[in-house]
Amino acid sequence: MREEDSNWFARWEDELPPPEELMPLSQTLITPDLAIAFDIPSPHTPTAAATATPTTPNHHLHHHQQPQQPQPPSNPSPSHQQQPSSGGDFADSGDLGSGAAGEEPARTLKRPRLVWTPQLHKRFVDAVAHLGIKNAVPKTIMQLMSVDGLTRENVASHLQKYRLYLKRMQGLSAAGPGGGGAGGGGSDAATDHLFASSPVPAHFLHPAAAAAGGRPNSEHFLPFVSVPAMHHQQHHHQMAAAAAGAAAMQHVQLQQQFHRQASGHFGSPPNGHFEHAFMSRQQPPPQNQQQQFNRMGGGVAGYAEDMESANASGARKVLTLFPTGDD
DNA sequence: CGCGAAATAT
DNA sequence: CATATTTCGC
Repeated sequence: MREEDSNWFARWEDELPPPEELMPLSQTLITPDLAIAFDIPSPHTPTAAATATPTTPNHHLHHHQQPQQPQPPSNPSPSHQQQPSSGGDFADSGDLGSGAAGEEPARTLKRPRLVWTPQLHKRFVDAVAHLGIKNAVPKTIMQLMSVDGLTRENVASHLQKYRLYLKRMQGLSAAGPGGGGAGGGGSDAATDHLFASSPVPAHFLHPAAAAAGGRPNSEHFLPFVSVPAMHHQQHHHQMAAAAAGAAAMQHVQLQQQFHRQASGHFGSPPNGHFEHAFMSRQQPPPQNQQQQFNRMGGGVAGYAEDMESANASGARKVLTLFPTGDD
């Protein structure tokens, strides 16, 4: 309990190389095995042809996530991620507004709902932090994140929410949250849970401080996390199967973010409250979580991200598993 | 053309 | 109902 704590933050923003320097931020996404486990069409995952094999999740592929070429900003070509049903898939959530069945996804495929998982948001926050509020514009953030499939729209939208969240928090942050969110407890409204999962750099609440420096923030990025930024496809039930398989292998605590999408699909409580059935309890928090996760990555090295929130928050949520705030 | 916020869809 | 997507305005 020394100033060390605040110091790390101070130096954090102190040794900030120009944004140009930290441009090469690349995080591919989804570890191959994981992707396969979830039947997620990985950017480079071959057609696997594994239409539906939840019972035998044989993942022997050692495909390393190669530096996926960040698609040019002006390249609206969804080259991956939203692969149409991989064969025997029911498109239960396919057309809701169009009203056309059996449409050919040709090229203009509607991008499925992007699921902003805490980790993905973490990256977002990091990118913004490194860029600085001033440079934190959708385009730059998007480029910095280098998340395949992520488009400016996505970032812009999220950025918007994020700003609102920051603003909201400023008004309520009198006692230094220190931990940023989790530790503070109570800084999370219903809409804030996602943001609460990610430590908010002090500068965000202190535009003046950042402005005083006049230089963008940047940092030697913390260890990244390979997080499957999976989109909402028609994998609903598949997801469950895949999850089960994954869990069978090693407790994969993939926060799939089963958001309210269930509203009209799975169990959709009329109240508005929901309860994720299967996965919600599938994760007893052992200390080996990370190890297991690491193993998952296989070839990928260096995973440690929840660690931050975990110890920073003090000792509340073990993992950044989304809202556990159910009864 | 890009960012910012609002409106709409899911 | 919340969240993400899309649209509108600057």
